[in-house]
Amino acid sequence: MVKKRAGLVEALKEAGFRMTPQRTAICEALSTRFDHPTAQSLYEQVKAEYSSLSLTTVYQTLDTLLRIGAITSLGSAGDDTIHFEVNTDPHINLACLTCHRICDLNSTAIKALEAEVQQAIGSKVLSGRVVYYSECLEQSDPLDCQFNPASRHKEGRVDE
Amino acid sequence: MVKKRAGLVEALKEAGFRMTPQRTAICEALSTRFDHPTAQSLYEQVKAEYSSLSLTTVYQTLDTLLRIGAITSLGSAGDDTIHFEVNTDPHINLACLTCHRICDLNSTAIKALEAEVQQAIGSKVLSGRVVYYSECLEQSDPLDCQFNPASRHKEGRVDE
DNA sequence: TGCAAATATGTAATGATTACTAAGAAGGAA
DNA sequence: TTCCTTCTTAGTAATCATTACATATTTGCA
Repeated sequence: MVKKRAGLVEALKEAGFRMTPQRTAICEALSTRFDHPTAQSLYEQVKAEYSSLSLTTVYQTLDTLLRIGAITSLGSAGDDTIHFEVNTDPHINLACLTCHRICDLNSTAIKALEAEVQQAIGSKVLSGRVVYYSECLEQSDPLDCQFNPASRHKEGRVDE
Repeated sequence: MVKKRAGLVEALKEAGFRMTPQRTAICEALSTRFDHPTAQSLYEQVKAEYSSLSLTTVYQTLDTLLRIGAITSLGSAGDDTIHFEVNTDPHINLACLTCHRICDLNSTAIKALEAEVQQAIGSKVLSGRVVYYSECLEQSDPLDCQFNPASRHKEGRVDE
């Protein structure tokens, strides 16, 4: 079962941004993907429908979504490329330095962690990234993503 | 009082790497700085003593230290530049997206967090980054680094 | 419908990081 | 100590993700 998150388009509207077909398509792509895509990866996906789409538009849209806090940036997964996070529930991210995939790990301790941050700097926290790096062994695939039932797809491998 | 961490040179030796004056100087610089320097920042610092030092050498040494796990990478602090972490004790990092400084925050919850990661993927964790982003107000300077008594120095502002 | 402001596109620049190669130095063996 | 192999450094050139910019297009409201 593929759970679909929502709210990216709504968040843009609420923040007063205009809706365009490109933004809608990018938001749609983001909300239906449960890996942690890069700009290039999103571009290739949405470009399939919108052949006129520009990579710059993808970067701009991602930047806009970042600024309103609808998504966050996880940084590199060993591939010198920024991976984005759509799941804003507090959780741990596990990144494989070999295949550059990132998966989510539910955590109870992270609530306490964020409470510590809040206490330290008040309400001024804008975003956070909690990422642990490892190597996923091909056999056992310990980084198998709980959100992606077919995590062996090549989706996450955009920039080897 | 400036606390000095140690072990970078020793870690390199134990891992079988040769010691050079450049490496020693870079390790020394790393172990006496309590901000979270970038390659460029380290280069400028060590270059003052070693005028022949190459930026490439700094990158290579940092990469070597990363590979043996003596330091970790925290990624960008809003400046599209990699900041490195010498303090390997588990802790939270607070990054200011305005001045691009990063400071350490002691945490008790992070022990539980790492335990969760260990349980999820066993002993294959290579490194981790726990960074929360904020803006430090000039007046109160909530990100004032606990390690750096004079955190208003410009040391951390290498790449505005 | 018309208009002002926001957005998309495409290309050119930026800049951190890496690749590559020749020269130099470390460290063990004799 | 001296030699020799291997690792390391330095310098420059390349890479490539991301950003800047200028122009054309579109959105959303009056």
